[in-house]
Amino acid sequence: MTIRPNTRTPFAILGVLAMRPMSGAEICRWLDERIGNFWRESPGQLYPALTELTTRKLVRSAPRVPLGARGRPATEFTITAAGRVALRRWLESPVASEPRRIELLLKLFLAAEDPRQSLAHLARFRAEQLELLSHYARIDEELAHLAVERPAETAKFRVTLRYGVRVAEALMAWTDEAAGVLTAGAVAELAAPHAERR
Amino acid sequence: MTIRPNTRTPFAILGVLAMRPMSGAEICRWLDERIGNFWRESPGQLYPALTELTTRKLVRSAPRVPLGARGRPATEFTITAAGRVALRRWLESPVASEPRRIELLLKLFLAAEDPRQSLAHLARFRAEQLELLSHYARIDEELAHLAVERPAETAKFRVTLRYGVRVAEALMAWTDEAAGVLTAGAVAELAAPHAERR
DNA sequence: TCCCGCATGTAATAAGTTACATGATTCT
DNA sequence: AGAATCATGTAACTTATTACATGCGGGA
Repeated sequence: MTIRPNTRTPFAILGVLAMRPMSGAEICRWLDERIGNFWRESPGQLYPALTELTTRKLVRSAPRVPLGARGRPATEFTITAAGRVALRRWLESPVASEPRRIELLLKLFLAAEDPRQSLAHLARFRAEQLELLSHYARIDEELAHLAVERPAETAKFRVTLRYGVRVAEALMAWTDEAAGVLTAGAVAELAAPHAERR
Repeated sequence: MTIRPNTRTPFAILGVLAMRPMSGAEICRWLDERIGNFWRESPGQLYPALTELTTRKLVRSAPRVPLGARGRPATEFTITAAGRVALRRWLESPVASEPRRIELLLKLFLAAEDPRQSLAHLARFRAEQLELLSHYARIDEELAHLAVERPAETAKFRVTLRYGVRVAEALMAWTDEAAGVLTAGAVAELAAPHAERR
């Protein structure tokens, strides 16, 4: 079931369908709403992947009954036994380390001689992290409610949420540190202009 | 100088050439060796971008003199005044927030019912972060030497390095926390099998 | 002369997003 | 019947990597 060597879309789909059968649009929404913080699929990937999975018999499709309230009737996709096997194998396989390309660092590095710009970038970035943290806090509150009735499901949400929180907190701390270093450089520059660019 | 709407390759090139003229291969090596932790370019992007930049007169090219020791003679690219303007404008523009797709979290989330796999993923991930940290520590030592003669250049390296350190440390801490949560779930599962999936 | 080694360039492939086109049902 | 609504499908484009092809100087 190596569809294309490295795309993870089909496995994300299998993973969602392993919980319950869904239509394509439902998978899309489910990802967005539940784990949109770290995984999404666009329709342009999702639907071709679904037909591919169907021809490979890793899922099977059937018109949804009963029909929804309005609109075109949905086709519901259900994971097959073979699909579960493929999913399990993928889940076992080691996580590919993702290449890191961090535009913020590139800009800071290249603009280091002009601290004003760098500080502006840092301020924007810090605000983003702060926003993320409050977003995570809202999710965490919802999780507190869920925890009462479904503790196991809550745990896995919380684990992924904590990842985001830890990273955002670390980045905020880094932002402050970086701003300090860059302004210190600027102060040194004022005291002895161009001294280090001789 | 909007080459393609969103590619940052030409600007990375301009940024490197703003320091000193280089050949394509030198740019590639410079990125790899100096800031490979957060930015790289592949030849398949680099060379087309260089010709594009040349036709737009943001850089100019000339055969390198004197020739290198062996091999095909290099063409040296030099940033133009227009190139510096374009670079400055890009450096000012806000950093695009990058989409987050974190395979590790997807796997943990989907495999949460099977903590053995999740713990294995976490262990591997932790080892990677540890490896990264020791890599960063080595770079930091080199920076300590550089700091004596070129403090300003050292500062910008250190800022980017600290980003990596902070994130890696946060992720290691998260890893331990996550392992705890997932094993706790496994223990609960042992005590009351399937209780929460009713 | 020929081939070694490096610089440069390019074709094939991958993975993904955006925006639009198409279908099929219910509501007015 | 036609409009509204939602699901599905697809074409065009973007960004990037990999692996190979080509060019060109010096040394064996």
